[in-house]
Amino acid sequence: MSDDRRLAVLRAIVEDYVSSHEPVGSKALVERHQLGVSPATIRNDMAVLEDEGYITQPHTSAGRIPTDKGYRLFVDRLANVKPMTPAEKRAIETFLHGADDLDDVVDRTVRLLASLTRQAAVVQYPSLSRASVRHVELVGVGGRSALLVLITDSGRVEQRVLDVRSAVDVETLGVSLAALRTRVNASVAGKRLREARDALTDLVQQTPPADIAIAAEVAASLGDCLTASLEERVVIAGTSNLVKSGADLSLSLGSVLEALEEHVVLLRLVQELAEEDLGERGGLSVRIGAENLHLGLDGTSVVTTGYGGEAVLARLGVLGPTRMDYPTTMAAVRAVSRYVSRILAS
Amino acid sequence: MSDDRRLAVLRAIVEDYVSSHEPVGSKALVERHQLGVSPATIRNDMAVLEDEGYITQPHTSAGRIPTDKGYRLFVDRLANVKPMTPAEKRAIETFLHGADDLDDVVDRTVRLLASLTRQAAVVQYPSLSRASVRHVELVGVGGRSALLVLITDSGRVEQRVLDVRSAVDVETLGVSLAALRTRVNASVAGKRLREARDALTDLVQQTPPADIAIAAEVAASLGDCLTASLEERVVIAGTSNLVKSGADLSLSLGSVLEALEEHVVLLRLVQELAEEDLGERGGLSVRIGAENLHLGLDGTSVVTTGYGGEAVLARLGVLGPTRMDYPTTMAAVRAVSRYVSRILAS
DNA sequence: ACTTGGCACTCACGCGCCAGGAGTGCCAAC
DNA sequence: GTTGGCACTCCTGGCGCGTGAGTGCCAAGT
Repeated sequence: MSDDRRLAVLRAIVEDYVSSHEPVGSKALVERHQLGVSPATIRNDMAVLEDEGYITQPHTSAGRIPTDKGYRLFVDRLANVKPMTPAEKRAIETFLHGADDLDDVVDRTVRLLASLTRQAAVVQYPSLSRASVRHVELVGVGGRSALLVLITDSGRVEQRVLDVRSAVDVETLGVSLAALRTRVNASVAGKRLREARDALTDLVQQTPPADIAIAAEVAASLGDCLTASLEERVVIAGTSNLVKSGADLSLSLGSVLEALEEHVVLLRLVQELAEEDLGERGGLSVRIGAENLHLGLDGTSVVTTGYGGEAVLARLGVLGPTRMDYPTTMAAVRAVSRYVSRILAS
Repeated sequence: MSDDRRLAVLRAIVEDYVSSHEPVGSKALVERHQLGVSPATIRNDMAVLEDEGYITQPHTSAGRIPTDKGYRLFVDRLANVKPMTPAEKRAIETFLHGADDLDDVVDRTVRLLASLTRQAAVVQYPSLSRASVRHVELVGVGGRSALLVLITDSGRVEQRVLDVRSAVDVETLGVSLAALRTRVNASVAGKRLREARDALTDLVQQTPPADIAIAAEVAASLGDCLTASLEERVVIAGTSNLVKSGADLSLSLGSVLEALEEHVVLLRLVQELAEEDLGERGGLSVRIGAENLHLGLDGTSVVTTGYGGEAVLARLGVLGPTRMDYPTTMAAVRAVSRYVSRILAS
């Protein structure tokens, strides 16, 4: 029995099921694909495939549908990522063109991904664990409070308003802040966020006693900012695509939406995918169905890849029903990732 | 024929239908409510109510369900907003307690509203059309670019990175920026955002020729920030509640989710509600079913109110199926609005 | 003038039934 | 190892029917 043909059968089943959303039978298979054998032969192959757990039938005397394991094999060995058409490439460029802000880039990207794949899209904000401090600005506001602004070299800005009423005299506030700003910048600028946080404690200890109160205040807030910047963020779009994408998923649609709203869950998911992304398959990593341990996310597949250039800043991807069109989805994710990386590099 | 009783019947129908999600008949009505008359009498009243368009029957020989018009009458004349229980009040306080950032407050608020009402929640960011400029910060970064930060008195911060390579010499950059910062602040600080934007043109014209290039650059970016700050933003949560809330809505669930993702649509909706909010009904305004002109949002009702103190800063509210529990929903919206206003005032 | 009980009528709904058909598994033959 | 044939399973859709909830109307009562 030819092993190759069995794989071809599996591929055909996946393709047909993805496009029709209906269990596919042996007869339909030989009609739609050039397999060169009769339905009976296919039936034998299908029986083996079912034994091995790659396909299953919803009920006796129905066609077969792929299992998670079947999709996995398909993705790993059978799928060739479809290249984007020139029209699609142009669409990506025009959609992403003209974004100025980092927020704007992320926002456009997630929308683009959603509309390209007609699924739910996820974009993680550029991770700052590798980012460093570009500048810290400190300025008095209205005499009683001060504004602290942290800018990272990835373009992200974090700010805090701090109350300095009790910490320092109003008259000397401006002077103290200016001095402190210079010293803070000297201490943390250029450093990685984590290192910068550590450097803060030294800074306070070396501050003259007159300014120690306000220095402590500032250091606390800045530490806060640094920690907040290290925290990951995600944005999503295209949730409405999920309801259209099929009734089978809509059974658990509620829990899927719940999971998507719980950004913490999403972040963990994305990070897990980052860890298992070993660079094969062009940097794309795919989670299929029950491979997502999170409850409510079985029944969905997630396709992500890193973006942001050789030093991967963060991840983006899409989430949809397990019976998604993997080749097309993977192509879209990869293409968008590349364009976004190019934009961020400039 | 007693007019009062007909209204009582309508109220009973709305209440029963909201709690059971099933058409309600005359017999069930007299059993569950003390109306003091026989089912036959109720039937007469129901016939009249149907003639007048307040209720309808899905098909002959089924019970009645309220129409949009019926809900409208209910909300306007029959609903008494239920007070929150002490437990709920406590829940609100603990949930909102400890929020520092403005973002954090908004985020917590929208989640709170969603979980309290078990519907989709919408919170508009504090509108800045009434806000004024607190401070503008301008600082060179890395010699070739500068950071512009705008802080408003409502606590919102907007920033831009601008390229100043061509505009000024590297040596004089710091000096130019410092001077410019002082002049910009003198010109716009304390002004309303709109006025500040107008003041910018004068500023550039009065700039010494040596710095005019960079001044123009800064003015452009600042104008940008001011415009962006005037732009409204909304956040949503609890979309997963919509799918649970009933199959009748789930027919159009896709278009509802679409509308919710399109923040522009949401903003227009919220602003319309703001305009028709004349302060009666305790500041609550309600849009029922087809009163929402936007396609895909018929079948849903929106309950909003202003928040932020006597000078209303923005709106918040919830969106759900027309057959929502209006008294409870309205109470929750009002209660949350009050707590948030109190927090923002501090 | 309103209310009430009675009564006939209307449909949606659930159930059982049945034929049709798609698809399978198995077997014997090639 | 492949193929045609054949019996079997079981989902699907259509039909008919009884049931029950609910209505509208009418005539009688207050």
